[in-house]
Amino acid sequence: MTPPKSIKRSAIPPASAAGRRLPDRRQGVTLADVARLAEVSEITVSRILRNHGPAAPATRDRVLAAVRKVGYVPNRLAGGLASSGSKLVGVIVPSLTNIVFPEVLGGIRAALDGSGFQAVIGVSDYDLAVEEQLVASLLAWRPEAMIITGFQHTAAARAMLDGSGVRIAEIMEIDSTPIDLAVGHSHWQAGFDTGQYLLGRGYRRFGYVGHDWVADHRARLRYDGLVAALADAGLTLLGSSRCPGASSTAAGRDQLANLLESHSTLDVVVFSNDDMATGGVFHCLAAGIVPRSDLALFGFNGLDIGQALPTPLSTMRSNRFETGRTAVEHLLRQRERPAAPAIIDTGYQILPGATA
Amino acid sequence: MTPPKSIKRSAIPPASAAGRRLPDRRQGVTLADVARLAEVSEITVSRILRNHGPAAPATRDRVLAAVRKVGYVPNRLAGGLASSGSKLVGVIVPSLTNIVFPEVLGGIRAALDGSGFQAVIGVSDYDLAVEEQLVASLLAWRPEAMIITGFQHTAAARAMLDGSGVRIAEIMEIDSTPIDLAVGHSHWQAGFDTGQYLLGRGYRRFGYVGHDWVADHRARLRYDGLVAALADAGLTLLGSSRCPGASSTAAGRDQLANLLESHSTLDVVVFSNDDMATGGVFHCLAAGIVPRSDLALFGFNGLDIGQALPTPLSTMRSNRFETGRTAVEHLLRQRERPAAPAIIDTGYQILPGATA
DNA sequence: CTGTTAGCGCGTTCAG
DNA sequence: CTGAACGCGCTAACAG
Repeated sequence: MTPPKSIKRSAIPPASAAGRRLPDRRQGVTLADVARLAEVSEITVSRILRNHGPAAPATRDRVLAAVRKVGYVPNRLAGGLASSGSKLVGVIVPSLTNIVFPEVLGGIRAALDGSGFQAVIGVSDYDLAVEEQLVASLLAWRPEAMIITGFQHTAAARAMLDGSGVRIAEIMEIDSTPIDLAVGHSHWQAGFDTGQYLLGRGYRRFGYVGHDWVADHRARLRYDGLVAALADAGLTLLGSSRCPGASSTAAGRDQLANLLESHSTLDVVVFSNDDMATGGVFHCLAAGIVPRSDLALFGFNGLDIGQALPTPLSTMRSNRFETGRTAVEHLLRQRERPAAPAIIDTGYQILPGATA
Repeated sequence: MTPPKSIKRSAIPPASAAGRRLPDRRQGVTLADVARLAEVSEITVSRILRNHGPAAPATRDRVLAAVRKVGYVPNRLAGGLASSGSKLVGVIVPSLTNIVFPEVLGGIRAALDGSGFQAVIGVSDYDLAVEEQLVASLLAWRPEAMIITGFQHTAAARAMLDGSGVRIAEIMEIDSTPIDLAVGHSHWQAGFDTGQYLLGRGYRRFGYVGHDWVADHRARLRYDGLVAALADAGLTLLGSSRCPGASSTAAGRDQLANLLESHSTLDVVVFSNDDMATGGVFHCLAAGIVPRSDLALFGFNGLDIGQALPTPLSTMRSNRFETGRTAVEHLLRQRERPAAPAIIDTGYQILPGATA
């Protein structure tokens, strides 16, 4: 037995018998409301709002007027569900307080701009367990692509990413094999090149100042590259000082002071990044050490702050903005995963500066 | 004529006659797949996954095992649509490269943590037209609350926010009447207090260095407060230098150099914020000007970088993290808008530092 | 150029 | 403690 199947909203009700048509709950205005007002069907409104398929200018105007009149805001939950396409890109970065990542996001936003896509950002705090939760949580929004920092993920996170079928970009490094796409540069090589550059400038007595590299795996890779370059020249690091926790100018300043207490004869100190190195410059300024002539300092990233110092920091510029932009461009260019993973090197350049 | 209505997924198919059950499209595993495998109904799976309603430990285990087996990831688009509750909080900030905003987001994330809510972030680049688009775009995700920076919005943006019915927090300032809730501090008062503090320390010959205050309205308010405090003491700014564009250390350094060229007799310079003031300190270091004794410098925000300087910056600390956290806490505490708008002052404190 | 029909995947009734 | 129906708001296919 089939009852007359409750009348659909769009069925013309017995004139005004069905009662007033007010948004009963808060947030109640739907496509149907607009359609009714414009005297067209819902699908016509839908098509016009998405610029999809043809539309007579007249109906178009009527619909747009109706939209404005009732203050209609499309429901993307419904839209995404119906079209199985959320127009979302999930992004997971380890931090926002390290300025490098906002800059990457800048590149991502720039590339997304005008594409109709929206980034949903998750911050893992350099914690792989948190990252795993974020992967699950972002995947639940059925993003059309996912951008995640680095190659270090839990097995579960990797499985979810892989199994999701969506395109995945692993950014900021290229020293491993990606699930799908990697965009960034080689940190090991950057460390190695740093070593070679400084050796070429005549430095021989090397020190190192860094932060927590269990969390920040890429800092560790740069360190390893540096040490390898020194080894090639028959040298080793004479001293190093590392602090737990994230990088910061305060930490860089304190760690350099600490290192110099026990190693006063160094001629160059390499820092894990520009934040730390900037702190190192601050220590020098406070302690009357003249950068380069008394002690050379070298950073990594090419941050604005380092270049604004009284003595611009000698460092490697990484191309963060471009990394974000490139990742999005490639992800959106081809919506299916390619047969084999690809790697894009966005490189880095030496900024000579004045501290080394 | 009604064809036998395509068999519903949940209908038991004629044994294996219906063929293999593979996720036909990519991304195919749904509640129904889990339910079939665990031999329960979809709703049981749904309830167990949400810890909602009772569940026998035995079924529970079977369901969770099935979830893991097939790698099920809930579809929040569908969930949100069905329950009309997205568990999303929209956040709009003007910038991510100004470290203040990542810090606010840190507070927002801290408060959201464990609540099951997720923040969706939009960045307006200090552009009200972009902000308006973001409001529409974020509202389309049917967030359960919205956090937006400042009081300056287009009429359309304000109308959408107001009409959405969701709770709205306008953060970072409290000098106007909010739509619903404001969390932050008074920038005018902060500027005024800065002036009084510096007057109290004996400074009389004031200069000002700032950035684009058409975009950054709060910097303008602080300036106005400062000028008012000077006026109360019968003083005026002797000189000021402002650059277009965003604040940065480089801009602060250059603008201070510029200002001092034409105004060499100043005894104190107030900066629009700590980034600019840090640049000012850099100029002093480069030019051999001793902060405080030769020229006093004062910033705003209390950033880590300023406190790590060889001469810690004299500044006002704003409580960004707490602002973000407090906004979320209040928004989630009460899901309906209160009768009258509320204002929460998260205050600021003078950091004496060593530059003024 | 426009409308009709049939779901998207889930959660909310209400029954058992 | 579990299940069957129904619809959230929208869009993909077809018609016409």
